[in-house]
Amino acid sequence: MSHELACALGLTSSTVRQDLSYLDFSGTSKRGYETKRLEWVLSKELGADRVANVVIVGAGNLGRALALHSGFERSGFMICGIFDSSARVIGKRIGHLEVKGMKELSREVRVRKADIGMLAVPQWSAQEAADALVRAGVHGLLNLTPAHVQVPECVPVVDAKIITSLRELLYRMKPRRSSGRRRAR
Amino acid sequence: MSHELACALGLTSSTVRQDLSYLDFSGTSKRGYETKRLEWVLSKELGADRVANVVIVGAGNLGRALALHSGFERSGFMICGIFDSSARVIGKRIGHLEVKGMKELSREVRVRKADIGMLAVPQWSAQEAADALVRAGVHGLLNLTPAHVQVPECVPVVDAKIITSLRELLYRMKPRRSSGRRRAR
DNA sequence: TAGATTGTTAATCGATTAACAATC
DNA sequence: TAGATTGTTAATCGATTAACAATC
Repeated sequence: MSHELACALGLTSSTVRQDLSYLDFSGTSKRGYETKRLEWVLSKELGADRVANVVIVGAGNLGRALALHSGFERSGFMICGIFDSSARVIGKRIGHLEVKGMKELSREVRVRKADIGMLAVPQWSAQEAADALVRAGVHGLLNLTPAHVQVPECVPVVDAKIITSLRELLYRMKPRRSSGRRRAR
Repeated sequence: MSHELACALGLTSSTVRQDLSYLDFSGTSKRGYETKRLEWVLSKELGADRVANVVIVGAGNLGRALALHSGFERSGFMICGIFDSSARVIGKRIGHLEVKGMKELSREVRVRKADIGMLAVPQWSAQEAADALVRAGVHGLLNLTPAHVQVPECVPVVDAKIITSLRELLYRMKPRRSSGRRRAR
């Protein structure tokens, strides 16, 4: 059973068992795990049992795609607002939302009880948008821009940098040259 | 200078120096690094000096946003095709591209010399799309779906799972309970 | 020269894996 | 019982950090 999970997740059975040992949960030797309860305990530990409210800053192609993506709500992330600084898009409808201006960010974060801010702005305004979100009072940031943003330590940031991922992929695809490179040790 | 880089990247100066030591490149004590050459050596090592051709599978909200995103081309990733299995979208224009059917994937990958396939399909068809891309001959996959895809070892896969990133963020935001949890060691 | 910054070695840390006694 | 699978301890691995001699 730990072997099945491992295979499906691309890990070893050892890692699976090790990780599960952190949960308040036990399997039964030879019988495996009680899937229903495992599911429940895991989702509880990961916080998937409650809904998180998310605001998006940036209503360009990416922001719009995120706002329209139905997968978030299925996973317990409710998109409750989308913001942009450009008068050209403020007021436009995206799905069931209306694009609001950055001036309204603070109030909206407060009244909608937004927990998370998603950065979907161009790289050069990432820091500014991050600052605005932190001031507005979100408790975490998902950064989709290529920029590294500086925020207070109490606000965790997770980076989801697609271009960086592409670079990593390219690097792993590249046949490593076996000469001409120095090794540090 | 290594301190400046470290600060900007959110690392320690030690890590920066360690990492740079893998390059065929040296700084000068007290003077720092020759930025122009560093830039060149780095981009060379990361393969950023040549263009990679990318095809997108899935022309939903996400696929469309990716196709329209101008940041890729600026970074040397040329979107050279977008594919979908649904007759409803085949033939539509997205930017300068036309959505093609999956039947055309193999030929297009060959004639466009596509290196990378991006998975932007719903989770339940991720494996199928991955298989099609591998058969078509791409050399690497960027997986934007929440699914774990199985592919031959010679084809690297990088996962860019936004929902997983959101879960990680939520986990880091959550005030850790100090009791009721078992520690493994 | 003296102080600062590099490159490199050694120490630390966390995560993954291996090994195996306990258990069904 | 015998074989398989779990939970847990110990070993391995790679990445990050600390420390410091070399150098400008």
